[in-house]
Amino acid sequence: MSTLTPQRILVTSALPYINGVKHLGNLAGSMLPADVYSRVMRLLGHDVLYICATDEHGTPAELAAADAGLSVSDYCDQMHVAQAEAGAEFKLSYDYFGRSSSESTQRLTQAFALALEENGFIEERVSKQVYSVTDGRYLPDRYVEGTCPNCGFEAARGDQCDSCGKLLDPVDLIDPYSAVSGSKDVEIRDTNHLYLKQSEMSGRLRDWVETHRADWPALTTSIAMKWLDEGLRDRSITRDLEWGIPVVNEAGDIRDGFDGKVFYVWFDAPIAYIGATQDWAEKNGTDWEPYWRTDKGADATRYVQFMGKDNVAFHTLSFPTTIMGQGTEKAGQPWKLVDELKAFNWVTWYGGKFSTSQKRGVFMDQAVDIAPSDYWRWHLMANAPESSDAAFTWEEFQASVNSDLANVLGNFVNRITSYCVKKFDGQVPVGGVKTEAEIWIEAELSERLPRLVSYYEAREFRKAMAETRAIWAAGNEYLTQAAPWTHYKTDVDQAAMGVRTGLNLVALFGILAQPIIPDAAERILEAMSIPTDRRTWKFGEAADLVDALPHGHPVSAPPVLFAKIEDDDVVAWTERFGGGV
RNA sequence: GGUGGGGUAGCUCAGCUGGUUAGAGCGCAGGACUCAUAAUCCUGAGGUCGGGAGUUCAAGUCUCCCUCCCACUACCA
Repeated sequence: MSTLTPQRILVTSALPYINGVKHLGNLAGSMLPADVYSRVMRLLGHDVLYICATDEHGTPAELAAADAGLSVSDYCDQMHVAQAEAGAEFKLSYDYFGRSSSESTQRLTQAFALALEENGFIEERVSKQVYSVTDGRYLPDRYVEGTCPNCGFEAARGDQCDSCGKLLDPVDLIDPYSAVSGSKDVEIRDTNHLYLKQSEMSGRLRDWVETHRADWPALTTSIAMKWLDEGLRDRSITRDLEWGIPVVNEAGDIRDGFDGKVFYVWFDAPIAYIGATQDWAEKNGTDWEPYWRTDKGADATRYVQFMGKDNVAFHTLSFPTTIMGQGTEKAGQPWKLVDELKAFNWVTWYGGKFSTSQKRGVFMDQAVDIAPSDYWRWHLMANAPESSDAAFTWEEFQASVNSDLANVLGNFVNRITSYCVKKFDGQVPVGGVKTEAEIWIEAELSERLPRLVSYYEAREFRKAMAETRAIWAAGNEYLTQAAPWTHYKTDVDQAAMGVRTGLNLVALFGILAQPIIPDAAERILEAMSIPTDRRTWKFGEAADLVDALPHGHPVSAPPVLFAKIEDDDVVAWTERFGGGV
């Protein structure tokens, strides 16, 4: 059914910020769909490299470290491990989970900046910035607070007033103070920074985005075009911070006047995709160039990015400027641009925002404490925020787990395997003739399996989940039609036909479940004694699929695959996590 | 304020370039079955497609106005 040419595919998901274990919204909008997509592509026979990393620079990291009483470096070490563990608990199949603080990313970032400057895309300028004397640091706009000149709200942030919503400049605030220390000893200072001249890249960016109008989601192109239409402004790519990548000159020394300055986190974070690829290659003794250098094979690589909608501008404009700016007409350092970009909206908490400070929402480490990762993976993918924000509620979570996983899939596996064990000694039985029921299920599979694959290839996750569920449900319907328990009373051979077909469906369902619910899939395939090399998505004719297991092949009935979520659980979780606020 | 995304059955969502009685899952009601995690299968009830106006033989689908939610708005990331 699938006659795809194997392809080299690079998958990245937006880098989770180091500032704490991520909540379900972060997971659902980038890492999880990237993982499911990677798994599907691997099963289809493609050569997939899934790269992710922690994004470790910036002011929040410094502040969080200070809060924790740790050096930034130690804090990042700890949080990187915590995030890696949380990812592992969720069975995220990164080929490499790197760090934006790695040496490779540092080297690349500095080299990219030097090349950009050489090619005329970087310029040094002086700007005004709030400096807190007490804190001994420059403050990003949002870390300056004061009284709103518009409405008089006393805790307005420097970038926007939370009360009246008006956009502000920190210099407009009345009685400004540092949000870090509360100190009023703040002043405006001149500071020099490097600016990325995105404005000069507008034409090329626009042409490039235009070529993807057809294959990128509207959410992606519309955000990119909006920025282009408004006119791209040059963007400062350095900050007055200690923690980050130092700005150097050709000789590798700190650039004149850039003591105490580092690259802006958004300049180096996407470069960490490349740095992490290099680290992966080094660790595995292989080459990174075929993924990133178009002069070394990357033209044949398909690069797919996953991210939340807030990241789209950086991935369609800023980072591409960095990449395009490496190779001008004269000097060519041809780097790979993204081919396909999937952006997600937000998962909301009962329609509102996830909030750490108000303890609203569930974080990855807590989630796996209260329910198996498969449950979350299924629910978040089946309700992926693809066309608009999607509300998470405990009731929906319970409903999709109990109905889809426990009742439709789990019960199917259980009913047919335990019947086989009871009546046919736990062996795939022989005998019987094909009836309308078998013809029907074959037709269902012939229609649904290619459709499922095409949904995955189009990265339409909700539809892929719905199709998967429909295939599982078709198994139950088949059993109703075939009714082997009825035949068993008069014609054991015909009962064997139903059981045999049912068992083959169990194996197929396990194979289909692998990318979404890897743990349960493993248990199913283990119970069915399916060897690893027979678990790929090389679907043949449906007629062969439903009789693929060798006759006499041993199968066992796995213990209950999905324990149901009880109403009491929902009550307890709602209490603990404050749902339904 | 600007820009973009969204407002479709009780709930979560599908509905491509406008075309017969608007779809799915959950939930609900009735029936069937008994192999199974009181599971499964079938049938059914439920919607003036946020509001208004317009274009058209025909609009959930196009245009305009209004309204509500969300995101971004360039120094949070």
